[in-house]
Amino acid sequence: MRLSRYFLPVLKETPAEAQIASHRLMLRAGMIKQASAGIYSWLPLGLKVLRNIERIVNEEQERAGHVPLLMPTLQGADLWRESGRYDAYGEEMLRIKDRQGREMLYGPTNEEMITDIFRSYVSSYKDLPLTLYHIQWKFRDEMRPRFGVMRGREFLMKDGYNFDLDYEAAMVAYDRHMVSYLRTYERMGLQAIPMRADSGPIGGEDTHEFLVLAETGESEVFYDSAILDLKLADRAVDYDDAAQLASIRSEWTTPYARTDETHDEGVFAEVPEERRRTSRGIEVGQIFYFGTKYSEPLGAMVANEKGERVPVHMGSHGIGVSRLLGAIIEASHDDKGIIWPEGVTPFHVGIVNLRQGDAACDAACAEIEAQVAAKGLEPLYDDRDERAGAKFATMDLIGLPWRITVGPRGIAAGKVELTSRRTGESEEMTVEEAVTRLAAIYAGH
RNA sequence: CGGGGCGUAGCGCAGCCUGGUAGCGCAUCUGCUUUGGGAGCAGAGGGCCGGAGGUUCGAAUCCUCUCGCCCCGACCA
Repeated sequence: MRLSRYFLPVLKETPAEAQIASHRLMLRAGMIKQASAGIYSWLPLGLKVLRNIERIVNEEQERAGHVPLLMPTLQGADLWRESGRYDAYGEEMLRIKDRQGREMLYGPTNEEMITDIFRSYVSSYKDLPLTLYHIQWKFRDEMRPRFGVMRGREFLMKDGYNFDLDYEAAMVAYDRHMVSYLRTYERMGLQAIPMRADSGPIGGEDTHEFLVLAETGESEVFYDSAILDLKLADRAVDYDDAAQLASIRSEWTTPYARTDETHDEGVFAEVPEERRRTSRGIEVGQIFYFGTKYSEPLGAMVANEKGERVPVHMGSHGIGVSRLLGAIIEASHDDKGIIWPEGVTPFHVGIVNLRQGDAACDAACAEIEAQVAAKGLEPLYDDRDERAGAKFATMDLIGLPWRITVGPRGIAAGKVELTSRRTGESEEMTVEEAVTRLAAIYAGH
């Protein structure tokens, strides 16, 4: 993409409403525009990152054997009356009447609807286990939306639901979700710590929240620093191997890690003092086991091996897709702007032409653009007639992890400059070397 | 939902107290110069001052109502 043809409305000054780094930077980098309180338009750069996050979530879900579908944003009130949540959910649920006076709602979550789908078609244990998920916009009418996409009213969420014959099978699904979530966050360049949590209004018996450590997090968290050393990295995970899943889950849930809701000073005191940490965290996901809470009232039953009709055991699992943009920026930025992890960056490399209109520089930039694209990578070429400072400032702000700088001095010597956004380190090399280096960097992403 | 604040050009703000028909910086457009970290000079365009009522000869400014947004708290993915 050439910047002169793109739509990237960056702001030099910080809009007054933005309080925290991620909100400020998303507005300045031209990623989002507020439409009304807690509701945003996604501008091209923001949409690219949102789609990248979505893609990673999808890939990891499908890898775990979970099946995608898509349910509507608007739901009828009847199902929610059946589960008893129409009245229980409260003012946070946006209720709407259609022209016939039918009561509708903009879904804050989808347990009822997925259970209805399940009960309509599945009646035998032979069809289990089954996990269905979708990535869809949700609406929760927060009293006080704030912090940009971190706490919007409209938000994009992956929510998945597992259906299993009994408690033991549902626990395998629980472990499978835990592992797939750990992989998902790692691919986004995030360290998300599973913490024992409260079940809240969704209702549940066993639940973990995934927290990203950040100063601006909404929750106070207490943890054993040993958990920071755990990495899945290239570990081969077999999602059909229940014992392996359980062992990974156990590995990540053994070190103490809890939010203030479930924090226990007594247990925390047993952690060696030098490893005891208190911090703040942003919640980016949660997994629940809630048994037959919805299958019983909604009549989601299957026949077991003995021919008895039993309610299925369920769990639900969420990843805050739109909120993750905020969380990633909170965890990865500096005073000049965003620093995208390679896994989610909107463009793989920025090309800065320091002397637009100079034949040699223009030709070199076009060549780099073509070679980068030939490697399957997407460049953003700043071909505007701007001064060096302005181009650098824009690249730093929008946070592409790598930059190739092309100037008349270097070109005369057959060299360009490859710069890391994260470290600021630059190295001179030929165009071919730079392209090869980039291809190697992104090979793992 | 309680408490506080703010709506003036695309963005950031001044003007309001003490009424006289709107201004600054950045951005935008034109020209010249400049060209490795948000350039300089000269010129230009752009605002029914959130909306509605009222007071007044006259309202961005005073009064009433209303809509929107933000902050602190409670709540929440």
